Amino acid sequence: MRPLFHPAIEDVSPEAVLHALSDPSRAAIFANIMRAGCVEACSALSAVGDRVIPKSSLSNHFKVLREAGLIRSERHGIEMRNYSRWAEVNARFPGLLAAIINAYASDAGDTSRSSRTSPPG
Amino acid sequence: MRPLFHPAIEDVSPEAVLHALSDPSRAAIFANIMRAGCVEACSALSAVGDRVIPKSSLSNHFKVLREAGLIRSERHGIEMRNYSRWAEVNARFPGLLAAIINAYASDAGDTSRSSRTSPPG
DNA sequence: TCCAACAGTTCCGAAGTTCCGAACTATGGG
DNA sequence: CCCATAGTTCGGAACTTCGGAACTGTTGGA
Repeated sequence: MRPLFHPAIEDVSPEAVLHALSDPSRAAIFANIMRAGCVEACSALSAVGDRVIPKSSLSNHFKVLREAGLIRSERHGIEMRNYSRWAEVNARFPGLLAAIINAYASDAGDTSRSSRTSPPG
Repeated sequence: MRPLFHPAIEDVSPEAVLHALSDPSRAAIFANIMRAGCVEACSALSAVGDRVIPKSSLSNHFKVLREAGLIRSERHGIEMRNYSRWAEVNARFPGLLAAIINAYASDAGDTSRSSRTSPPG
């Protein structure tokens, strides 16, 4: 398999980054990679939580993250290792990734939305 | 026309915000509203710059921004005024909007991408 | 009241994107 | 070579986006 395409950091665009992270599954996968430093694609299946993602979709999610410049993928033997490009992206767009990951984290821990299923106890 | 739908701030989700701003036209419109404090929809036609946007698309862009919780639209006589909900959104997702607007601004002023048309002088 | 001009919205078909199961390719072990 | 594992590509259904034409709502003039 020929080497996967990774954009140079100066070709990483804000729209691609925002588009990639505007999908909660992809944001969760990316947050996981950031936390762990590195993650194998198949182990990310469980990482997204409740929702089971078919591997074709997962492959596509990794591709979108990779082509947005958010992760670097390396084949190691039989499996793919995915590393976050946090430092590079953060140097290019200071504070962007942290703010996004934070926004998702605070949203997940939020119980005050009006669409809640049951009223407060 | 009945009042337009605006989500409560606690119902504003990171994915909707990122999706709304992952379109460069919408990001430009929003950046404009932030700068000016308030903008009329039709005057935003020129605001996006080079590209002329048909009014049906423009109307849709404003709708996406409004339903993502980024702007508040009010009808004043014949025209619509659009205000940024920056303070509210910033309280909910600290630093997010500033980082995004900054990212687009630094990207626009960037001359180092490899897809440039001419080499450095 | 009727009409024209203007500001935005809605409708709807064409074009593009996303989703995911099935088939495929690449790597490693026996 | 054959099988198992890890991931990619294909292709069709479902969804989204774009934009022109027609529409609604508001103002001002006669």
